[in-house]
Amino acid sequence: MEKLRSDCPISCSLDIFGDKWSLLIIRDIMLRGKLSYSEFLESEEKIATNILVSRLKALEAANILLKQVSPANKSKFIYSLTEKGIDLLPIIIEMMDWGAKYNANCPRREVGKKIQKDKAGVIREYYKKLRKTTT
Amino acid sequence: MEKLRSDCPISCSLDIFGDKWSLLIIRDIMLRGKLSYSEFLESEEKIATNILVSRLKALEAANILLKQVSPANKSKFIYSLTEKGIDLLPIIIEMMDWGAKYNANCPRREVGKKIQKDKAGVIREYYKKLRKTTT
DNA sequence: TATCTTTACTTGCAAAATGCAATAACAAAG
DNA sequence: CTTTGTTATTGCATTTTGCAAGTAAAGATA
Repeated sequence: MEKLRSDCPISCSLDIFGDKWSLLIIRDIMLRGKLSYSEFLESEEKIATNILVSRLKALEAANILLKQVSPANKSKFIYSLTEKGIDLLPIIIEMMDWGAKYNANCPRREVGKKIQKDKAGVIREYYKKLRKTTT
Repeated sequence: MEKLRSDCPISCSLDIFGDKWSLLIIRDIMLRGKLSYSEFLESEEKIATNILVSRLKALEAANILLKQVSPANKSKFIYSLTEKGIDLLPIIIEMMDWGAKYNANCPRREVGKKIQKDKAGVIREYYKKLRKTTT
């Protein structure tokens, strides 16, 4: 593990995912059902391969992601969220809400609109879904 | 303004505060009542002066912070949160909760414990406090 | 069994951001 | 007009990011 800058929980969180890419990978898994390296590469933000690899390794090392051989295709890996990763859900949802609220370029789609009406409900719903899927 | 990587609200949020420092400045203002450049410099994470200046400028440009001459000391500036900045509160609180939950090195202090019991209440309480203070 | 495809990753290099130390600008106070 | 407090800049080494190309290995195809 790396050095912590302080024992402030916000600082500790940022030590792990305080960059422009880590939470986008989490988003892809959490909200878009993506599972594999090649699916992450396809996202519209166009992450570079070296950065993707380094983030996947860091998130796995932080026990946020679990990397396993795909049962369907043994030459493929699938990444899934651990409990610790699933617990990032409220942060993701809050960032989604804030980003949509203050950015005219970010139209609210289905989830975004549901969040406006019943944020807690959306979080509960996704928690349920994510915990079903995970080992 | 800079280029957006996509129109995803999470990505747009990360374009603004997706780094290791911006949210720590927000934290200092939001939860610790800090107001000025020199107070931010004192925080335990020891931000460098050039980075502090660049973040303050970026956050001001993003309309998250407001920079004003201090009424008490006219050679001093004070930074305050705009409505947009105040709305980062839920993200900060969620990151605080997650960081404390998964980091043994981060003891929960008063706020951290309150969050465990009544997160929504803590958010409401801080919203009230912050909106009072702000112009 | 050779070669093609898919999937995951590595490498090299330029550009940008960060970290650190020193110094500057400038208003207010004495 | 010198000192103090506050904010900001500069220079330089290190680290991270961005981009393009190449490598590796397991299956699938012929």
